[in-house]
This record gives sequence, C-alpha cells and structure tokens, in this order.
Amino acid sequence: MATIYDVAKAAGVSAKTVSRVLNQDAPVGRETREKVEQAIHALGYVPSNAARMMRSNRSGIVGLITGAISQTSDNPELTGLPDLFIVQGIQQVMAAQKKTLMIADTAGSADNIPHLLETFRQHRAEGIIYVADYHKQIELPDTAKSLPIVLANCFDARATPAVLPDDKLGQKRLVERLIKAGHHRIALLRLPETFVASDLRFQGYCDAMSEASIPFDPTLVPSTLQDDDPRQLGQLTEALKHLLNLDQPPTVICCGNDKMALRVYGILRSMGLNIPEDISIAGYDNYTLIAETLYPALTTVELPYRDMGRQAAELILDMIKQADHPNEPALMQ
Amino acid sequence: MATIYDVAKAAGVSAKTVSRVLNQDAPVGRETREKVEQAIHALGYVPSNAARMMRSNRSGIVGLITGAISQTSDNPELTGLPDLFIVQGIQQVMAAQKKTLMIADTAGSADNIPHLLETFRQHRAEGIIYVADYHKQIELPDTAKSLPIVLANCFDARATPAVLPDDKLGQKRLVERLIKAGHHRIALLRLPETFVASDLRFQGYCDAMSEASIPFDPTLVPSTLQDDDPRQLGQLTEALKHLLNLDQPPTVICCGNDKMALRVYGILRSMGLNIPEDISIAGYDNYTLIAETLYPALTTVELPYRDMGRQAAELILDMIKQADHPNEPALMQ
DNA sequence: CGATGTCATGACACCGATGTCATATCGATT
DNA sequence: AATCGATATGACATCGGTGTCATGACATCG
Repeated sequence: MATIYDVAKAAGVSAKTVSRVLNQDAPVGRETREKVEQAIHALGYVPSNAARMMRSNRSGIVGLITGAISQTSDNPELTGLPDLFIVQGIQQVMAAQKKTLMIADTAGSADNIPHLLETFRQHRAEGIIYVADYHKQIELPDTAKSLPIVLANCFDARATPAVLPDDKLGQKRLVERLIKAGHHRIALLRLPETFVASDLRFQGYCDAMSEASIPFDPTLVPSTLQDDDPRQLGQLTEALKHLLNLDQPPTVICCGNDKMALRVYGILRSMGLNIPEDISIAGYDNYTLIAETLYPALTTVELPYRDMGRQAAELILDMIKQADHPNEPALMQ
Repeated sequence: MATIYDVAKAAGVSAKTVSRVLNQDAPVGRETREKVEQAIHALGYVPSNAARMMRSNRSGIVGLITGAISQTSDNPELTGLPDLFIVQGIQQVMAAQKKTLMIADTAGSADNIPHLLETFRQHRAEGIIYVADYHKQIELPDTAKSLPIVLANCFDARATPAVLPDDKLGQKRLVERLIKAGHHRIALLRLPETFVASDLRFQGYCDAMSEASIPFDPTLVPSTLQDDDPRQLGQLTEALKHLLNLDQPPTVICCGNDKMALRVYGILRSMGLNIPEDISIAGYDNYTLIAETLYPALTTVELPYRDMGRQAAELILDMIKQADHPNEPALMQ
C-alpha cells in the first residue's frame, strides 16, 4: 500500500505538501496540487487512518453495541426489528457527520459486552451507543463508564443518558384513535409483566379510556401473559375465548405487539371470525414487515424507532463534543 | 488515555518490557510482569490499535458492506431478514478469529459503495465481504478489486468469489417433501422474472415433478408476477382465482417467498378457505419471524443463510491469508 | 576456567501521517 | 530601496506502539 512519501516522491514534492493537498488546510500552488493529485491517483494512494489517528488522537469512530444482528436473545418472543430501525437511524446521523460506526454484536449474550468495550477502547472509539432489542432495564459493566455512552431503548440504575420510547403516550394515542373510530369496548392483551412496556401501555390505555369517560372494565384486560413461549399460544386462546364470551364482548382487541397481533389473527380466524367485520385488531410496535404484509392490514402504532436512533446519535455526538471542549463558551458573533 | 510509557514509568520498567507483557512474545520475570500488570490495571491502560497497526501493518479489520440495516432497498418487496442471517454467520466466524468486523451500510443506495470502500481502505481493512439482500447479480466499482473481496447472496460478471444459495435444489427438496406427503397437484407462484431465483426455483420444481413422473401442467404455474408492489395484491388474487377454478385445483401452493405466502394466506382466508384443511401453503426463504408466528405454521424451506455467512467469512479469511503469504508451502512435520 | 547459551531487560529506530517552525518568493506599501 | 505580508513549500519532531540489536547476569559445558 502506497504511503504519503511514495506520493511525495512521485510528485517531486515534500510529504507535508501532499498532506496539505489532502486536507486543504493551507494554500498549495495549482500546478503543484495537480501534480500531487495525479500521483495520488496513479498510485491508488489512500491515507492511513491509523497514522492520522496517532497524531490527532481522534478516531472518528463511534461504537455501537447491539444484539440486532444475532437476534437469538434471551427472550425470542419479543425480538425483532425495532432495534434494527434504531440502528438505521443512528447510521444515518453518523454517515452525515462523517463518523465511522463500528458495530459490535453481543451474539445474544451480555457476557460478551466487556470484551466488546475493550475492543472499542483499543480502537479509541470516542463514544458508545448501546441499543436494546426492547424497552428494558439493563446494567452495564463498570468499565463502560470511562467513555461517553448513550443507551437506546433501555435504561439503567445509574441514570446514564438514554433515549426511550414513550410507550404510555403511544398506547394512549392508539386507544384514542380507536375511540374516535367508534369503539367503546376495547380489550387489551398485555405483555408479560417482566416487560417495562407492559405497565406503561396499560397506563396509556387507562388514561385514554378515562379521558373519554369510559369506565374501566377489568374483564376487558385479562391478566398478563406468562413470559413463556411454548405455552403462550394456549394462554392467548384462553384469553380470547374469555373476551368473546363476555356479555358485551370487545369490538376491538389491542395486542401487546405486532407479533402477538399476528397470532391473534390466526386464532380468531380459526375460530371462524372475520376480521375486521366481526372484530378488529390493533397492534403495537411497528414490525413493518408484518404490519404491511398482513391482509387485511393491521391497525398499529408506529413507534418512532428511527427517530430514537437519530436522537441517540445526536446525543452521543454532543457528549463527545462536550468531552473534547469541557468549557466551550457559548458562540458569540 | 494512558500510554505504554505511562505504564512503563509507573511500573519502573521500559516501554518494551510492557509490550512484552502485553504480547507475551518474550520471557519476562514474574515479579516484573506482576508490577506491569498492576500498573496496567491501575491506569486503566488499553493499547492503541492505531499505533499497533502502524508497525505491524495489519489491521485485523474485515469490512462488510450491506443494506441489511437500512432496508429501504430498491425493491421493498423482497427485502428482509435473509441478509441479516448472513451477517450473523459472518459475525460468528470473525469473533472466533478475533477479527474486527466493520459494518458499513449502503443506506439503500449503491452510489454509496465507492465511499464505503474508501473508508475501509483508510482503515486498512484486510478484506471485504459484500452481502446482498436477495440472490441477484451486481456490479462493483473498479476500486473494489484491489482488495480481497467475497460476495454473499450475489455474484458479478467478473467471477469474483461468491457464496450463493442453491435455489434450484432448495425448491426441488421442498417439492419432493410435498410429493412424499401425498400431493400431486402442486402449484407454483413464481417470483418476478427479474429475480435470479425465479428461474432456478422453477427448474427445481420441474426436476422434482419429472423425477416423480408427474407430468408438467403449465396451468399450475401462472405467469410470473410483475415486479411492482402496489399491483401485486391484485395479481396474486387473480392468480389464485385462476388456480382455484381449475378442473383439478392444486392441493398445495408453493409461494416465491414467505412474504408472498403470508399474503396468500390472507387472500385465501378472505375467500373463505381454511388452511390447511382446504388447501396447503408452502413458502420459501426462512423469514423465521413470519414462519414461526403464522398459525397454522407455514411449511417452508429453510435456506442456510447463516451457513452462507460462515462460508463467506471463512473464504475471505483464506483469501487474506493467501495474500499475506503468496507462496506458503504446505505444512510439513 | 573460559566459552557458550539462555534469560531478562533496555536503547533506539521506525511505521505514516500532521503540527510547528523556518525559509523562499513575490507583489504591495512606505 | 527597504519593509511588510501573504503565499508556497520543506525540514523535523512527534504520536504510541513494536522490531532489532545490545547488554548484563547467570547457568552450563567441554
């Protein structure tokens, strides 16, 4: 691989002049610049990031830790696309800021995280974003705290900066939409209690109902499901039977997430019900792949995952800037 | 960030000795080693990859180009999870080999590729893997050829090393399974012709049928769909009506991919048919998220995407090794 | 006992960029 | 004509590791 000296020799100038052409940080004579540019092209020269980094001590690298790629998480039930959308939002911002995003995958086990952090440190990553696959609480190893870090879709006990989905408001908006569409008997199939979102969404449901002066009917909100995949289908079937056998059955069922909604679709249809003629279904989380493909389409809340990613990215960039210039004065003109 | 010299000073030894402790490439007295290790721990020292790379000229980085993260591809119809599985397989191998995987996303536009290649070059990536979102032909810019490169899920006109799914064999196996299960009237809903897989799968279908001595019935294979999303639902409905109105309608329908299968589910059900009592459905591509969630479950061919990823990873590692030792003699003992 | 070999360690150069400082050229100003 | 300032360029040190070579202390061997 050609070096800056090879280019300098080929162009008959000093290495520093080549550097100036590359970085445009000082005037270079037009003739000289052209010679240099030709030499660069001829040699296929690409400057070494490593050497640059040594001098500047700035890597331009932001580390991203996620399980989005290997999605064999500890809870397969709720794994899916949301984290990918977040990563996508982050990617967009980083590309625009010419930062290099280094993505490391937990391979499904949190035990790998310390090692990933070590690798990021070796590469002198300027900051780290941790993206969780669903809204939850996590705990990072102590080694993490020496670098700017932002959590996305999760939070910890140390009040590390985090970007979280507003599950409560989202559910409220969904229920409001349903009420506006004429529904009064609205059922809610909750996520297992172990999920932070479970309670938040329940609150959003209650808020919307009470603001519309519809009294809360506990029979419309069966007890939360067990966090246990193989049995869930049976539990779902039971819960649905319960709902349908009520004196006043619901006209719409809100599901904890789109995947659950898809199952409910299947079960209801196998019971001989037509959707949406006999009963409607509403989902949560926008697993667009499912939501768009389902026929008829699923009414669903689109969580702003990409936006969360963008926010997380901008947050970490701010923190990096802060760390660089601890007491940056306000810009005055 | 502490340097090796800080550690050396703290431990009262030379920098080189610290280096020896780090790399275990020369004997170090036990007492000395312990002092050094203590100093490393106390200072939270992490060696700089950049500095290491400068001397060794080996980055340990493998670049990965994909659209898997930002899945707004030019053809939303067939985008999805397969490429993610491939990436996952690659990740596994790289982690095991202690290589750092640098993932860059095309953000949906092939125009970004040259820039991504440039970035990889700056980081002195030792090789590059390009992962496509579905089996297709691509063309890489000329700048790509100076580095070892492997294609996954795609191929080009220059015979660049590639790892491809065996669509023909996969379809054949699926149809064989269906025949063994007692089906004779097997319909095939083909992918749009623009997809490489479309024809390969058709061949696999024909092979399996002819080997089972079932004469080919063209009415069971409607003309391929248009590559045009909004109209596809209507086309699918038409094709299904055609199939169901045959004198001898099919007992099972093979769909071009799982997503199409999901749509067919919806349409057939809205026509009042029960699955799998009235008619069966078989898919292709294992979008596990859909396949596992669907109720009743979809019969589908699981493409070995993770394996493809692993193969691609091992291939690129071999190529890197080759490039390093051009004429490595066979190992003799 | 002197030669040789191994172990443990340090001094120093080098990898490829860039920041700092020096120098040379040339037109403009006093 | 002497001075100044901008422009254009180069010499050299430096970033943080590691390869090479040298050195000193011991143990071993003929």
